[in-house]
Amino acid sequence: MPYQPTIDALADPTRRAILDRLRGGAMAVGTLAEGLPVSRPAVSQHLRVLSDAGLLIATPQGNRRIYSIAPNGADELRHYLNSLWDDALAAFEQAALAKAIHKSSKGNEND
Amino acid sequence: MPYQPTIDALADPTRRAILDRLRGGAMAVGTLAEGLPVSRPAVSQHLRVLSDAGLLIATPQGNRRIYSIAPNGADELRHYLNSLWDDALAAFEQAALAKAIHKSSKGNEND
DNA sequence: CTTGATGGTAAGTCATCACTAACGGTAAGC
DNA sequence: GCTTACCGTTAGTGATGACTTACCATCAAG
Repeated sequence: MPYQPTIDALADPTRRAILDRLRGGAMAVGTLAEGLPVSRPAVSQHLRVLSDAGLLIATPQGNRRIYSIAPNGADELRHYLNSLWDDALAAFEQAALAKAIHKSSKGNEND
Repeated sequence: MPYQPTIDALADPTRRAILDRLRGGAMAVGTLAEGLPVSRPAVSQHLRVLSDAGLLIATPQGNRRIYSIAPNGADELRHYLNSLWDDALAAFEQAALAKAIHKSSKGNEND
């Protein structure tokens, strides 16, 4: 399950708020923490989780660290979700088709 | 955050194992629990979470209940992930472009 | 009606995680 | 060198959730 850290990282609302704040571009930790309802250490811990999951890239700039979203960080998770629901949709359509054939062979049994 | 229950439901490995077992088509609870390393009540609780999140559809058949994957259950979450990483990719490319312009205007300052 | 099978529910335990407070380490300004 | 600002880390606490055991409700078969 290579995307387990990815989905664990994305499951937390505060971490998704961090990602949403980084939508438009990179940002330093202090600036990031100002717009969030938790303390700066909490943000640091979330940044750690997001970085370990491969969702963020840290760029040291002098004393500060600029974080930005990794462009391909969620690729495996997105691929998994797409393939899972592709299969589910196929199974759904096949079941509907089988039911229709079943009913027609029985000649509108309970319609 | 309308997809919070969705991602909470998907974050658990056992629940994803349930979904993977339902990939090919619908299944009853007992059959489902036979292939999983947890007890049947645990499976029932997971089915409750998945159903509440809109990821599963329950179809009562006599004494048993057949569960199948909801074809559009993860649409909102997938849309969110796609839009977030679309924005991130755009910001990434814009940052790379800005950096290139900066370097060319400075004339290979530190290359 | 009784029996057996299927499956959801309640209570309780244990592990995990998000958070704050306190501390340590590093770079810039005087 | 000293101070200030920025940021990661540690320790400790409180809350959430996944699991099992035991129990209860429902439907089919005899």
